[in-house]
Amino acid sequence: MSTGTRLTPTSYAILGLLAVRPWSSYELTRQMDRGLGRFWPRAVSKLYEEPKKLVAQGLATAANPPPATRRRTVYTITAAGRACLASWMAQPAQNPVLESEQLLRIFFAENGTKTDLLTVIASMRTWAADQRTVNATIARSYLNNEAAFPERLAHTMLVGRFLADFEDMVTNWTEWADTIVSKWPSDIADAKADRHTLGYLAHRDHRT
Amino acid sequence: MSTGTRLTPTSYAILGLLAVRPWSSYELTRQMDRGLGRFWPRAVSKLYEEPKKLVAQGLATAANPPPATRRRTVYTITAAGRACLASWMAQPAQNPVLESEQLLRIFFAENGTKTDLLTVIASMRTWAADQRTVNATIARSYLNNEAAFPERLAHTMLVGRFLADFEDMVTNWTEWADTIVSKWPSDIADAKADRHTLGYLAHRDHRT
DNA sequence: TTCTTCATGTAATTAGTTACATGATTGA
DNA sequence: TCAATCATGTAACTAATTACATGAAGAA
Repeated sequence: MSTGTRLTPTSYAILGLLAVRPWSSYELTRQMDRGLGRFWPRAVSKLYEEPKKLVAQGLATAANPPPATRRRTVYTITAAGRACLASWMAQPAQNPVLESEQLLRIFFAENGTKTDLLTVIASMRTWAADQRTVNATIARSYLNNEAAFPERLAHTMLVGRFLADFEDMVTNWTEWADTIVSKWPSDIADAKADRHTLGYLAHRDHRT
Repeated sequence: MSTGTRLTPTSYAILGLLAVRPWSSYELTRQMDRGLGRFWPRAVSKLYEEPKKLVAQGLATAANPPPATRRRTVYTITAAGRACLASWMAQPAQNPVLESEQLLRIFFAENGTKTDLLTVIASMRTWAADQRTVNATIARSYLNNEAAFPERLAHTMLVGRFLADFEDMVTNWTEWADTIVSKWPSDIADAKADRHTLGYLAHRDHRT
């Protein structure tokens, strides 16, 4: 433990996966696609690099199991790794961070055309629809008892529901936004703000 | 234009602000607090550094207006900058990225206690409530005609509504999650997955 | 046999952050 | 006049990405 370099949330994300079972880096990338990447996205190369840090700190061990036909490293969590992870779980977490290039364009819509604006709204709708499919596919694999770690389902489902709710929210918002913007004049500089929505936003905190 | 280094979305975010009016870097940081930071968060130092890149590319100019009592640089967008921004508006945007250390902990909840889990859910609820207040304060300043750029309101409100919807979604989710988890046994390893929710997630894509 | 994709990794680069530094202004 | 905080910037660092490289397995 404590060989200088601090652990990042990404370190703990990998450590958490290793707590489930030992994985090779490639297998970690598969798990990324399957879930983690939707709320903690990282590049593939990170999944090859980060486990080495864990090994250096004694939180995991590396093994090169046969067949030796191909170089291959499988990482396994240590007791120290489990202890470290458990103590992390009790620590305060950073608030969610949303980054959206799409919202950026909408925020600066006056520099583009009405078509640009409708296009970016449509791209958000498409994204949400795609995510919905991915989510449902994963959920169905659990329903059919095909999924790998049913004992983790109770809490991973909380996350799945969060993502599903987010996607639904985006879908609903895109429909609303499309309706509003469609009514605007071609020159969106002349668009009038929807007073009803403004009132809703201004007094939302007074409601329960 | 085109002095090597490519523009990042962050460059365009700054350029978009400069398209509204000239700002000093410090003023840019205020605008960050006020809106942009909620969907494109960046450190303060970036707002001092990035405009220089824009100047180097001829997309903005820098001026040191009096009083000379204090060093101070105000950046102004150029015609080339406006053209560049307009062409960016028409280009495909990256999909939204969500990063949540809190969801990470929930996903790996089996390594912590039930209390840890309820705590992180509560922290999400608190965050959403705080954001709601911020959002409403901004909206009220528009309602009272105190806000700076009413001509931008029609489209910036689309973004405001998105953020509000997101916060509401998080609030609702935290209430649901808290109810579910509260019913679990102290040892959350024994928690049973909610079949009803699983069914909902699995078949959500069949619904409209 | 050759092509493609799978699987594994390293190296170079960069976008962004944290930490530091400093003079001006304001209020007690 | 002293402290606090406002306002401005630079420098050092690092987390993460993109690009590159390579051999194995499977398909055509």
